[in-house]
Amino acid sequence: MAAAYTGERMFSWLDDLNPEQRQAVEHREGPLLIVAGAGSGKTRTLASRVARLVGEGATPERILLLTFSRRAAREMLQRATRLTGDPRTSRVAGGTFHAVANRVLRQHGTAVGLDPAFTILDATDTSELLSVLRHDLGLGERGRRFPRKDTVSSIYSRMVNSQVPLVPVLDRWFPWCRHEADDLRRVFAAYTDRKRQHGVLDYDDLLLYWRALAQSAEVGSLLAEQFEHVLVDEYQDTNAVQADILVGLCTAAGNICAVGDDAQAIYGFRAASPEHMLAFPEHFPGTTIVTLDRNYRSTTPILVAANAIIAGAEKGFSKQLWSDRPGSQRPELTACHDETAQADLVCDRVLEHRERGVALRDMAVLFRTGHHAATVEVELARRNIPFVKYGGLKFLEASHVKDVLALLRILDNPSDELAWHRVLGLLEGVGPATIRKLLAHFGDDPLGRFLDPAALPLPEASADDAAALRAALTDCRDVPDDPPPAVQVERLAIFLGPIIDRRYDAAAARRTDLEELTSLAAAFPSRSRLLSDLTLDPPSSTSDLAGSPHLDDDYLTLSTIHSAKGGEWKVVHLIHASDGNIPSDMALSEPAGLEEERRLLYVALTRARDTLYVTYPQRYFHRRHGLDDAHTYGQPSRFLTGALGCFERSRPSPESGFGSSAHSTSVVEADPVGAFLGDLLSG
DNA sequence: AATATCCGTATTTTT
DNA sequence: TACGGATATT
Repeated sequence: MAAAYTGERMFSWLDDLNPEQRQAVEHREGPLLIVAGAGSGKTRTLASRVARLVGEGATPERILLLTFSRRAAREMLQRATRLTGDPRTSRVAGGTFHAVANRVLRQHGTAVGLDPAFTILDATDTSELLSVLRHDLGLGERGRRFPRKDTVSSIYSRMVNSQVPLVPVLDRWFPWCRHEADDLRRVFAAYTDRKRQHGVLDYDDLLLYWRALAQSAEVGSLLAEQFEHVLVDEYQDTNAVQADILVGLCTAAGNICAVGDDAQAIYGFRAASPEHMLAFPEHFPGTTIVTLDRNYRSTTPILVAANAIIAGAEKGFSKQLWSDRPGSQRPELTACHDETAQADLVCDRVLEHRERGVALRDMAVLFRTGHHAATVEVELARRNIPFVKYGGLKFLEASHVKDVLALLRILDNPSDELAWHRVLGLLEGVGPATIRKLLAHFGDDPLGRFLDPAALPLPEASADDAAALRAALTDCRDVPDDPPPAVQVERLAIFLGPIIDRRYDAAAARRTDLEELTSLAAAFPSRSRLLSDLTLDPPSSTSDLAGSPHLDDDYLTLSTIHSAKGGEWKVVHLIHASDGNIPSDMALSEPAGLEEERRLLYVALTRARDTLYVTYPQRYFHRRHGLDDAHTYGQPSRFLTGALGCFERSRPSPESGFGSSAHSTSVVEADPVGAFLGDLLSG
């Protein structure tokens, strides 16, 4: 085995590459930008490039591969390892910007005044902390309508990641909060202070500190030298801070290689912008650009439709995808009677393809938002069709799961006041005022003070709970080493059991979740790894949660379009392709939002290899369980109406699906003209 | 001071 | 509709 990567295999990374891909793999000196259209063999090209670097003697540890998700990094490195046949290839440093930042900061954080034992706040924690601060500062009282916590959090993140000052951020994206600029500034200042005091970082801080490190005089050059080669995937979805980090990291060597497709930029809401990709040649002088526009994935009719959709966009790097896969079928656009009929139709088609020999694994149902899948999920379950849903999953945001994580965080970083806040609030008879007293009492040694029962300012009612908590925390600590993470979770779950029963509904389901969390924890070597990995790379699908035994089984994929990025399936069903969903009504406040929705549709369509079905319900019912059937009419996405010629139009037979007969009694026609047009367009 | 209740409103995508 | 947040009650 060890000798396998000599001789002929040496060049295997050039096998099966077209001339442009080959150029990208072999390019040597200076920055390289690969403009890679959908399905153009981007992953193969990047993996081959890594393989070539390792094969030619580069030290794997000194190659940095930044990807959009951990899964993408893993797949790419597996592929590269297969190409080199050299197991050392898997030692390439890979992961998301945030995950790499976490690693770098644990190692070098002290150079920018950071305690390397920091814990990481997820989006919910961040909002929570902002909410506490807002209250502390006495805002939002006396009927004042100060922006709510999630809005405050969005404003902050937008400001940081786009590097635009507060006032212009408010003007452009949050005009209704404009007059609150001064108080927002106070909240943000307090927020920054508080985080620093308690050794916690939010997602944005990870990037900010990494950038500070990359730009610092002492450590910066050290970091730049650490990585001989830097490869970045999905460059169109980078934000300004990430672009800065790369500039800091790559000045000296210039060995940066970025891959992206500006037509697939869909993370504007996270302050990512394809602008950074367009500006790449200016950031990195001497850039060579290679364009991959040959599509290996889809049939020509599918590409024609996708190209027609994206043709309306203002372009950066122009490219027209082409394929030599002819294909006789145009994608099919179907107006369904309502959501139920749509779910029925999707299931019918899935079963039909399966009977013709297409595995469920080779099919996917895509949608704009998580809840769009609900009706389909019900119907799939009813027909016993196994599926896994990606995106829109909120396992870690469920309050009982957050309770466990807060307990772990206390053990990991006892000065994490936010975690204490949550945990203490669980105790019977303890509310905001008692918590404040306790935190004041804690001083420099919160855990020590809490574990010492004497002199704790606790009310009588909390005595039992407090004792149980003390026991649970003690159980999780041992000399010389703490018990394994799974054991800790198990013990904490015992403490939480009665509290869950008392405080939350659906207690049984929640207890099951904790069991899943326990088996999930078994995969981690330490508590701190469990915590940071879970926050930086949360389970992205129902199957990522432990306890799902069907990994070998055949199952259908359900996914948000965002989570489907990079994926491909033989048969793709895009559902809810109606105006208001794609584009989402909420994206319409500014023109850039609309364009992003167009690209979102483009991403969805280009996931399909052989067969593409697009559906939308014509009627949306307002109250699913109401006595009347008040509804509004859906029209096809405005992006589709300009490209109808690229689609086969069909309408399912009226008998299929429920509610298709005319039993409407008290119909509310919110948009009669639209309904009229909708009927014309679908007839 | 903690908890129960009521009212109004926003409502997506994810590291 | 579900959730966040303020007010009323114990």
